[in-house]
Amino acid sequence: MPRTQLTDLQLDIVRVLWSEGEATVAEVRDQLPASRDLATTTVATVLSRLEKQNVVTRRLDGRQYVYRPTVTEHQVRRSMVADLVGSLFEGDPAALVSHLVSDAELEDGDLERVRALLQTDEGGAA
Amino acid sequence: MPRTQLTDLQLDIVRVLWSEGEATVAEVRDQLPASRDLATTTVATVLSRLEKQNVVTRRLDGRQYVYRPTVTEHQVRRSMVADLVGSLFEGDPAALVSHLVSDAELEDGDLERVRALLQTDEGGAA
DNA sequence: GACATCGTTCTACACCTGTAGTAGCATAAA
DNA sequence: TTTATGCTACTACAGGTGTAGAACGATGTC
Repeated sequence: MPRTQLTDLQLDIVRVLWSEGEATVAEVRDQLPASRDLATTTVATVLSRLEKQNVVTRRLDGRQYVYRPTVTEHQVRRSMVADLVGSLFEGDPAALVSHLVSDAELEDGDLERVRALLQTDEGGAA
Repeated sequence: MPRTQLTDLQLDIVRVLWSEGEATVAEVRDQLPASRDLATTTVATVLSRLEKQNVVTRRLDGRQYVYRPTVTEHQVRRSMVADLVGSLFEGDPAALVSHLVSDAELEDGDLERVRALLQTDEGGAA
């Protein structure tokens, strides 16, 4: 199985793939956040490393590779959140929520939204 | 200001300092989770790096150093959670809660606890 | 056909982390 | 006083990441 702990740069790159479905090195480079002014080779390097780690696959199209993610944003979120919960909240996700709520990380509007969420979910999570 | 993004090992080490208030290298090593069977020098190395990064301070006591954390668990949680929210949930903490709720990361019991939390917090977060 | 381009792979390098051995100094023990 | 111990600092090394230049092959252009 692929690594699903991604760094910020890796995330930015894979995010492009998520939104495009698939993309070449040049396309990825062009669609990275403007704040990332990276050389094409840099993007290529990161992409091949990600391929080695099975985070993305690639297929040859003419003379260039087209990259495609092998993990969904969902999976990455799940795994990274789980990891954080594991290392910071003794594996207790409710403790994370508690932290968010009692720490003013959530503003009033957010609280409303969360309440609504819980309402919708009243029947119990899947 | 100190780094507040800590790795797992760094967390385990600082956690000892949190629970002890302060501790020597040997004490830290002895109180690490049993799964971490590290050489004293390893712990010493990590601690000096953490000192360089202002995560801990130390004072000389006789011929040994006593280390003390300069950040609270609270601060670390805050900063690390904020970071995760920033990189995975576009900075929206409610999106993280939504993820937790709709993703069965929270079990029924957890949901109850979260609801209770929100109840308590009815008046609006600090 | 010669030259500029594009795209890929290789190589490189700095920096961080995990991990620990070795050396050196100070102190306690014999 | 010689020796063993304890503790620190230095050095080292592998593996990951961010970053990119150089080399090389294919292709498009005059």
